[in-house]
Amino acid sequence: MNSSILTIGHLARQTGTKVETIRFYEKNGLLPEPSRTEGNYRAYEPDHLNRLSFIRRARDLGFSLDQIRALLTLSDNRGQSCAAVDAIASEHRAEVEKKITDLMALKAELDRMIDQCECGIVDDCRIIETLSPK
Amino acid sequence: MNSSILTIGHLARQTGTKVETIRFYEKNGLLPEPSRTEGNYRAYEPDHLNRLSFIRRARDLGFSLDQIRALLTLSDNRGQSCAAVDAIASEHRAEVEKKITDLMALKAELDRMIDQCECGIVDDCRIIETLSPK
DNA sequence: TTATGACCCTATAGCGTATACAGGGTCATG
DNA sequence: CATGACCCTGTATACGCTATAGGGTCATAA
Repeated sequence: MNSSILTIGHLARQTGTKVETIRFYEKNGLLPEPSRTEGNYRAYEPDHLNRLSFIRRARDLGFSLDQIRALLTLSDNRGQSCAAVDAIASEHRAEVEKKITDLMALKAELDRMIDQCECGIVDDCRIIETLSPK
Repeated sequence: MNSSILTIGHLARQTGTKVETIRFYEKNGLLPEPSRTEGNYRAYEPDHLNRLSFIRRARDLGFSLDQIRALLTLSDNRGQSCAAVDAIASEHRAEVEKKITDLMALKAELDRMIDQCECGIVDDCRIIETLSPK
């Protein structure tokens, strides 16, 4: 057997991914189906490892699987303009910015609510009161 | 028929909730099962409306359904200490704070990545390069 | 009176991103 | 040749809904 051939477990350990997640990526078209050994084990090649590393990095940066699929396709066509790549990344950044803004507004509301609580009995609780209809 | 009896559609309109969501809350033990009319329609009383409003407010503040279930139970025992209420709210606030911190770190990384992009061809793209394994 | 259309019912499947488990097969090591 | 680590497929679960199919009920208008 070729020494550069990897089992799914190797791929998992080398990328910090669970085995089930790798199979999930395959089923969802992010990772190409590898060839199989005689015993029907998946036999990965270095390219698979690179691709999975790419996916994991992009996931760590919060890209969706759809976005990653698009990024992978783009990175496979290395002569094309990278404007499309920039568009995906910028769109994602805008989503992240929006989430931050929303969560900061939320936190401000929670702060207001919690700071009012004097921790007596529920009947006087400002938190419950804030949540209850007028 | 009692004029204070409400159909599921009334409840939906008055709380800005979809009908399916109300049935979902019932199935998941957040909203008690109402009695039924002869035609098997759900017949809600004002208490249901109050409870649903509470749930929606709490959802708007990002509480999980589990947390809301707990908050509802606490608010039904109005003589008890509200320390438990405070604990749930504080725990949630801490989660929100962590999310904000994480997202801000993420945004900083995205900023770095995107700012490097000179939008030439993919082969030179710093975004793809950042994502690719060394 | 009947026909229309708005509303309601149940049951089931789907979204996204995995994770877990059951029930089995394969492989290297002692 | 037995053990245990690893692999396989298929299915179920998590969260918080949303959507759809296929039907029943009810109020209003002609």
